[in-house]
Amino acid sequence: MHPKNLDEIPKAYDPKNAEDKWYKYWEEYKLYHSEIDKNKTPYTIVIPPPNITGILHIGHILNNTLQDIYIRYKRMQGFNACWVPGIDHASIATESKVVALLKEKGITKDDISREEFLKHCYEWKDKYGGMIFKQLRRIGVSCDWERERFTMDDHYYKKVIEAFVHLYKEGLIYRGYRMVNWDPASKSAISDEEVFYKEVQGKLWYFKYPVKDSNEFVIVATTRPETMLGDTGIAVNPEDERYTHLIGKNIILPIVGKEIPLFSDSYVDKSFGTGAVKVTPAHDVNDYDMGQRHKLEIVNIFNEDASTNGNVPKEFRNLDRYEARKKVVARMEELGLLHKVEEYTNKVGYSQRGNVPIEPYLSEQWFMKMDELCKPALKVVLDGKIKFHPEHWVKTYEHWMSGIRDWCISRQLWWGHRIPVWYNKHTQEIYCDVNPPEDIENWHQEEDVLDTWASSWLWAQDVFTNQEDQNYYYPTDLLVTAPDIIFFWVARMIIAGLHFKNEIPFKDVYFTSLVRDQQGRKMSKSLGNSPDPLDLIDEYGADALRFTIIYIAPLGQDVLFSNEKCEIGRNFANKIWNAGRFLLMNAQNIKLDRMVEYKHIDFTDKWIMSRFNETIKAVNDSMTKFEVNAASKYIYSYVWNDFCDWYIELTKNRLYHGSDEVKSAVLTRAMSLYEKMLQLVHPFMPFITEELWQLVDGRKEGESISTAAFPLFDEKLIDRRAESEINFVQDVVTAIRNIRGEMNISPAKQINVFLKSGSITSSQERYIKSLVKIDQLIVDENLDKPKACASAVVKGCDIFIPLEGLIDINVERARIEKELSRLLNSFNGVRKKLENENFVSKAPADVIEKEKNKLADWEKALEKLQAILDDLS
RNA sequence: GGGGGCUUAGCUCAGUUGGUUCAGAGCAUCUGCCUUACAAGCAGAGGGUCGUAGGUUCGAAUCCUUCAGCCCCCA
Repeated sequence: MHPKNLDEIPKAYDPKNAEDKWYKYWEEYKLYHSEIDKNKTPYTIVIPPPNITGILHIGHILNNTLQDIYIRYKRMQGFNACWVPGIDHASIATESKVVALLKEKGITKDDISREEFLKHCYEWKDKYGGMIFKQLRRIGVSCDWERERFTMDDHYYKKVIEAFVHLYKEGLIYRGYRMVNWDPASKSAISDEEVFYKEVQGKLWYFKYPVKDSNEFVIVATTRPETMLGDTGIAVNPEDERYTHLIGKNIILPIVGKEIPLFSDSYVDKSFGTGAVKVTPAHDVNDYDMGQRHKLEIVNIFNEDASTNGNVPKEFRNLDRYEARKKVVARMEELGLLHKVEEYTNKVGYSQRGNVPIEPYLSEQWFMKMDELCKPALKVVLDGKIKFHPEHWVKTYEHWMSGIRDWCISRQLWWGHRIPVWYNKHTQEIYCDVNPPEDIENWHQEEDVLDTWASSWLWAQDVFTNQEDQNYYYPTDLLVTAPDIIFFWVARMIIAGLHFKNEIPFKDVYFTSLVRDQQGRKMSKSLGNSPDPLDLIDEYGADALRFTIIYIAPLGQDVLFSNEKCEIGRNFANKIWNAGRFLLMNAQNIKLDRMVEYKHIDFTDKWIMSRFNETIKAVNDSMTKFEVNAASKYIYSYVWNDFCDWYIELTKNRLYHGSDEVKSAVLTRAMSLYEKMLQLVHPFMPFITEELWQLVDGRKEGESISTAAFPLFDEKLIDRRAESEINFVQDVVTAIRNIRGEMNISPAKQINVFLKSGSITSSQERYIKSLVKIDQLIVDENLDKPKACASAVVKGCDIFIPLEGLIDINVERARIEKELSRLLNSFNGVRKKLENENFVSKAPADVIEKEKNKLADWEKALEKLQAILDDLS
């Protein structure tokens, strides 16, 4: 081994130094570029393409760190790892940003052509689209940048169009005049999944509608008074006796003045309002359904921007919907038809993009039939061909897939994949194909573009742009994504994969946690509780951020994040740094020599190798089960508790007092173990491990820890005997330190220790002595308890520490009594168990055996403690 | 209303098929230490009737039921 010669190794790890340097190195040597290699098994991940309008937030850190951990882990295990990055054009989001941008310049979409507008979109994309990847590089993602894709790339665009044509020709896509969720801000339809419901403090207005040819009124309650201008009926529950006599009569619609029928429909809830509801088929989904059932007239009263149109009385026209509301209420009051107004909390659908209340709106749209498409996609998940982690998302998926309605895929936007349909100007004939009709002058193309998800649903397959790549890399192995797009994207990718390729798109889906703030609130711009990951990287380092978020994010549960928590990762990085510093400093004076790596091995070495191998196994098992958080904890505990706290301390005795060959053997071995430990940690903390890996031995140009082997589990190195030998040393050492602490013995004070035991090896003695400041350690099977001493009992061994003049008998008595009563409790518990005949007759033999052993051990310890206590009084 | 999840130490959470000296970890708190890798550290300590009430069992944090509280998704 040839560690770098360092004049001075800094006391603390400085991430800034390492991060830029190594990322450049990795890119320079194209370490993460993947090509087809038939001798290797591929391991493929496609990135959930971030939005070109998006900026990096803490959720991206979690998501991409997880992907990077898997891809690095698999790469080190010898797989042909391929992580495909890319971005999404984000139709609505981008278009609304560009519209806003143009508005600042005084330009509206109507002023310019479609082509000009798209030019502005591409400008936007060039300016902001790549930003997020610059940011992601800072956390060390090992993507294959040569494979970066965009959902509007020519190849991908063509695939989206082909898919549409395919489905159209199969009859799975159709055009229809339907009620859709309308976003009046972007003047476009949106899908059911793009609507979110907000609780809004509103009012419930009670209107009196006169019954024709009668003095009676029917009172209806509504949260949306303005829609009354489009009412075409009044509905009551058929079992509602209050209204039975009115069924079949006509009602005079106030303000408008026309007659509308009162009818019964079991949909009506008797307990809501007065039990009579106004029916506006053009502006409410349920009313639309009722309208269909009862053949009601449909009166659309809104323009595309949700202002009132020509179908309402003159003075109410061209008003914004909320203006119209005020005016209608005022007029009703004037007419004496406003019965009362109540405070009312209801849920209002908002557009996820425009963040304005959506309007149920009738319009001509394109739909995809979902029934048949869903069936195989549901089956592969229920059958476990695709596995979800955590598994409980399967239920949510099933629930959604079983009750899904047809998908509205057209958007009244320009930015996106334009629907490949042409209408004949003369005959209205429809032409749908990848290529436009030859006599193009007789046709005009559909203006609408596709819903963004109807393009990104091909992501997993068509980021691979040729057949060979697709055959080799697809199906991909893992998808890591947030659960909130399980329907939008995950489900639809599965549908697309099965329908177009007859193959699942990925084998495992890892649903990430939701990152919240310390109070459990969602991260949001308006709350200002969303930290900028780049600031965190600057302050703590990329590895620290990566490790922290994994360490605090258990599978399937929300993460409560705060900036200060990054100290976990920073401190851990520093711990790793300093362990390396210790070894490197010693290497200045002690020769490292691979030839002696396995010489002079004792139980401490066997123990650490055993622990290392147990850790490898635990990490592998956790990774297989997608318990990355658990894996991080095994690593943390091995590095900190086993390697640093104990093993390094244990080596000091031999490093400082051994012969030259012993020193050399011990340091080489420790260095080699440290090197392997770095390889174990690497997928989680790529930068610091690369930095140190390059320091501990000479490396060739282009060599990298990221392409070194992940440590292999070797069962032969598991050594229970060495483990129990160390455990005994640890227990004795801890007991002695405890006495020092409790008795307020200064750490500098030398003490003598007596161990009454016949089974302690001289090697164990030496280590005990070196780990506690001891003047004399006397070990004897038959020694007598010295006067005035503090005592403890560990695994059948009495520990006596003479403390003439230092000991407080009362403190010591309290200590022993406490231990005695703790032990007695446990002892009695087991004793009762063993006295219970049912237990003895029914419990398995091995369990009984264990309990008996416990009882015997504790009994001995109790006797010893009792003797010690007696001696004190 | 339908579906899913959660409730264990002051806080955030582990705890796999019920039995391992099982009641744990990290953070926070307290005490003592600048011990030649690390004060971003070391060594110790205190702290919980495992949400409630039942049940199954020789044995329950763990399985079943009840109730309470909290969160998410869908309508």
